Amino acid sequence: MTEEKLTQLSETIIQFYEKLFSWEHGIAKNTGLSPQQNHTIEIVGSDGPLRMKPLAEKLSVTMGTLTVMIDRLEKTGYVCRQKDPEDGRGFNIMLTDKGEVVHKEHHAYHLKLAEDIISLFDPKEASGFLKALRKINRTI
Amino acid sequence: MTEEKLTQLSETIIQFYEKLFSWEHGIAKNTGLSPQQNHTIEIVGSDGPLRMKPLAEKLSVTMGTLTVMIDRLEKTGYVCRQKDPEDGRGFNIMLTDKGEVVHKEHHAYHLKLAEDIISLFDPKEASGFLKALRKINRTI
DNA sequence: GTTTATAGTTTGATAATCAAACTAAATAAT
DNA sequence: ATTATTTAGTTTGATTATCAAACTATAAAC
Repeated sequence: MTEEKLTQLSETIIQFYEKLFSWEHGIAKNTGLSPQQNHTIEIVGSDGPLRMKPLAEKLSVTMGTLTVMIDRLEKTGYVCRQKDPEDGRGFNIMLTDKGEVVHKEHHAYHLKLAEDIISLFDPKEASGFLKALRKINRTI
Repeated sequence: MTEEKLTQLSETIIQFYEKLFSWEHGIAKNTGLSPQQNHTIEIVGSDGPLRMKPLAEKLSVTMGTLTVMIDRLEKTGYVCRQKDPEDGRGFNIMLTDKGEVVHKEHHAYHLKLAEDIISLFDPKEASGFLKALRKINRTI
């Protein structure tokens, strides 16, 4: 593939990322939670109960930062720390019922977005796109 | 398309976004600039000279926040404010030579990423994916 | 010419972030 | 088995990011 095509793909990916970025911030604005708080709830909700360390990595923040984020989300009732019986040092972060509600709402927005996207394609194209994106996710 | 497929697409898009998010933060870590500062340089570099207001919108921050961000980037020499001769109130934000260097480096990383992605597909698949992503960008 | 709208800044307060020092539990070494 | 080391998370102290609201200066409308 030519250098020109490569540049085009790069620009297109950047643009897609920018659009999702703006979209996420727009959604967050209606929730009363910060984008990072929404992001945290999204990850905990999708990936299930999670330890502090991998959660910090996914959010690209330090453990110290995450501690105060989780403190706040716990105080406001969206997540809870559940002591790990196997390992007295750590615990799992999980959503409370209140957190689940927020997550489900957010998820509904994502489904709507996926619906808007899928409506642009015929079934075969849609399957091809999904397959391609999955392949990309496995390697990057 | 079935509800199940829709969910799969949604999850795949989220995962793609998460991976790009982590990737961007990883890249930023090596630059000495914050992710938002990198993001700003990226946007100014890609979209050319830009007024404060549209730049603030793209970054999803208020004008007040952007003022201090640009103050700092100007003080450290990555961008400059260029007075608009047409309109005495506003000005364009543009990259300095130093800012261009950072942008070009960042761009090289993006090209490398695009290369890694394109190598997963044969030319026809690659074109199909690029076309699909462009179509999505036009509508979301 | 006076009012109104637009572009950006400043201010005051709160929240986010990091690095480094710290606590407590688990694992390894001897 | 006791001690040393690693691992998981927290705290502290300082800096940066962020917002809403008040403010300044220019442009446009009337």
